[in-house]
Amino acid sequence: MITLSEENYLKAILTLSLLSLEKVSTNSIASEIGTTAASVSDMLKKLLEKKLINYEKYKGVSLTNKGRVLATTIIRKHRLWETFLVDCLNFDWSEVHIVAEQLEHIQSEKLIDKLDKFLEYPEFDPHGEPIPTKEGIIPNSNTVPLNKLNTFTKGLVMGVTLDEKKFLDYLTKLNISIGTKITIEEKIDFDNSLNIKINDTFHHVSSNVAKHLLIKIIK
Amino acid sequence: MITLSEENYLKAILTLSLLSLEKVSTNSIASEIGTTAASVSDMLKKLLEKKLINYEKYKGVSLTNKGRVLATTIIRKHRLWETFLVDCLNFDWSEVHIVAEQLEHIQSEKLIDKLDKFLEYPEFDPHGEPIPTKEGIIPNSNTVPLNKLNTFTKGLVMGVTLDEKKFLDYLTKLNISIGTKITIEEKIDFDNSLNIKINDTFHHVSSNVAKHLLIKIIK
DNA sequence: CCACTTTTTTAGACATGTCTAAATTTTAAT
DNA sequence: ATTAAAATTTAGACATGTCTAAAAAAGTGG
Repeated sequence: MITLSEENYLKAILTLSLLSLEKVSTNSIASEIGTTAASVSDMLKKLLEKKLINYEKYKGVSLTNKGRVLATTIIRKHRLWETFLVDCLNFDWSEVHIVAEQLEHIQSEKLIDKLDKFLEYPEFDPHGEPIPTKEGIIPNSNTVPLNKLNTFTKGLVMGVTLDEKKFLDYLTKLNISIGTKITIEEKIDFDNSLNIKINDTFHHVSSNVAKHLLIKIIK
Repeated sequence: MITLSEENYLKAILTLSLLSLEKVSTNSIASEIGTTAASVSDMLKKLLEKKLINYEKYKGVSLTNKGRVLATTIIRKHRLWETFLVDCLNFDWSEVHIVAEQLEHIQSEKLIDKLDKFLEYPEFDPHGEPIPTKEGIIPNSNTVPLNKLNTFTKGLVMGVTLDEKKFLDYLTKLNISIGTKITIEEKIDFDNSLNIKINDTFHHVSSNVAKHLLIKIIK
């Protein structure tokens, strides 16, 4: 049996693994979860024991296949629940994350299968992130973070990679949601910030905002 | 903040309180929860500390108003989730209990309000039990356990007071569900078992089955 | 009312997951 | 290559919730 804490660690390791090809460091897990490196070290021993991660002291962590499937399932549950909360219960997209963080730990494969069916097998969650399949595959959405685009490129916002209320509320204020058309007007070399055009209005956004917006390029 | 364990204890104490007017005993809580009397003693100290129960050593337990409202809210959540599982996700009534036992601990008042609205403010759960109000009131359903009825009385099954798969599967086998019409044909004094008529078919049921069937008497 | 049984509580132990502080290993710089 | 800094692990502690075994209190029958 897997505990709630172990699930949170697996999810954090998967999230960090998807950001780079490097092995995941103890410190990065600690800051992702909001705990100390010492606690992470302790937990890594337990996850190794259960064969959910590959781990050598001081050498970083990666998920085993078993761990990866489990972690992907948690992401799948999280995104299906977020879809339910927004589509059925009329939650705002900025407030579903904390509730879904609880719901993702409910243990019942049948429940998730039936929820998936009830929602008519959605492909994307309310933040535009792809919903992993039952088999543990995360569909590739062919998108690029806004900060990687060249000047005068146009694109549609397909998703966000940060699920934080403050961030999502800021996007709402800028009139950015899934499907919004954005044009890069200018890239500021100094701090990698951007001038962008949304519905004929110009906005200036930091590189930190830009890197969490997933864009599909259009002509 | 209230823990998952504390919630389970409060729910158990409320359930036992509703069965009689006596104060609830340590042993009865232990067998309701499936733990030892020692563990219950330990937990009672914590619940007393948090002012959720009235408790004197060796003298039994009752809920404070704060504890009662909290416990009722857990029952409310449990029954709303069961309704969702059966009505929306097409779960069988005999399999929802274990999933609802997990879902009832999700902490979000907004979630329950919105779920209640989505389900169109149901009054009864799939087992016929009344759904407590947001204010912590458990509506009285004016029903009597089958074993309290006299011979030749007729009634409709309005609910069950045991949420166990084996029991519910047995009812299904006997063709008993919410709304089923039952006539008492004979009461066996020896073991308090009953001969009953369902759809012109006669069945013999034990007193243990009869006491968990809630009946509304009809002419 | 006194022994005997049952119930309840306490004492002490253990597992989980967390922490701080100290020790160890790795890394990066000169 | 040495050393200073950064990252990581270990040691020891604590809180929660559980357990068994033993002690204490309450209930009960003669």
